[in-house]
Amino acid sequence: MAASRSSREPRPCSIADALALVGEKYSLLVLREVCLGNGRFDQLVRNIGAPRDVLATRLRRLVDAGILTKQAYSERPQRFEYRPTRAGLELEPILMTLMTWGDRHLRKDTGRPMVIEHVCGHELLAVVTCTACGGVVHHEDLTAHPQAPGWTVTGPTAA
Amino acid sequence: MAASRSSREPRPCSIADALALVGEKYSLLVLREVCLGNGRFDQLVRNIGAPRDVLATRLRRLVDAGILTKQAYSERPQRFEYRPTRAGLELEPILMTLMTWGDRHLRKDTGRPMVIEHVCGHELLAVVTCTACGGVVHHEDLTAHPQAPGWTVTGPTAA
DNA sequence: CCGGTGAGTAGGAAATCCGAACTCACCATA
DNA sequence: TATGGTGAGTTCGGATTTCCTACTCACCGG
Repeated sequence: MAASRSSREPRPCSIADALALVGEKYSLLVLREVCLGNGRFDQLVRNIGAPRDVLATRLRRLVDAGILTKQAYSERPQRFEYRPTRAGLELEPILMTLMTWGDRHLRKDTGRPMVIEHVCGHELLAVVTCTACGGVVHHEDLTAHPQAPGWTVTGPTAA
Repeated sequence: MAASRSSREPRPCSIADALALVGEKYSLLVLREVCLGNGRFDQLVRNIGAPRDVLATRLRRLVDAGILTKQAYSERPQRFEYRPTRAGLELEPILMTLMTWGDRHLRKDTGRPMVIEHVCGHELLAVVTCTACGGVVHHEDLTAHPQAPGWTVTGPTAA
């Protein structure tokens, strides 16, 4: 009872914190649409297929979190458009990675519903690399170093 | 009325499909633990803080999807351990990206709870690059090319 | 004035989630 | 051989969220 980590607190983690913001149902799909430029409420409803009230809740949360902004594109009648902030755009790579993964593993046969082209002229196949050395990141190349209490790492990634 | 996309069907999308598998609450945290080598049921319960039944459901789904495998590490008493498959490991970059993002945007002050070191000797800061040219991916460098019906792209990313 | 559009709210039914307790098989030890 | 402990779940009712449909409210165009 004295210790801080009794039982039911999950461990501190930036992944969990990030997911608390963008891990709810539809949140990343909102970001997808907004990054594509489809930032109006009814577009979002149609394209995502989310209930309007859930969408309204998500949008509020994402704006509060600084991931989206709500900008008026017309006064009288007031009409709004959601756009990604810089922080929101920094989440776009997650979408690209999910798409690359989904294309590879869930669409062996059916064609891709969407292709993203990179400025270099080729279809974008996203990979994650290390900023320091530029190398592609593989699981075996990683070592975990817990900084906060509550962490244990038992596997091959252990420090 | 003739068209296929009446109203309430969301559009076909690999991002949505991928999220249908790993976008549920706790799923990516399960992957985090499993990638760290903490693949036993009670470890997962403790480290993630999820209810046991929800966790059991998630694990079944992830195994069915081919993202995890359930391996016995001891017969008599039967004891199991979940491990990432190759497809599961290919999702790890998403975790790294989320962590990098979370560290940057949600922990301006509080220190990182965990540092991942790359084999190159530096802390891993994940970025997404294009397989074709190796360049870091920025929003402005992308162009969307819808392949399936139901897609509209109005913004700066439009083809 | 009348219908249509954009951006939501309201309200009850349906699905999920939660926490704690329970099971079941096995081992350890006394 | 009883006693307790661990791992891996399952079961249970109740609390929360989601879902869906319908409604509002402001405005515009004809």
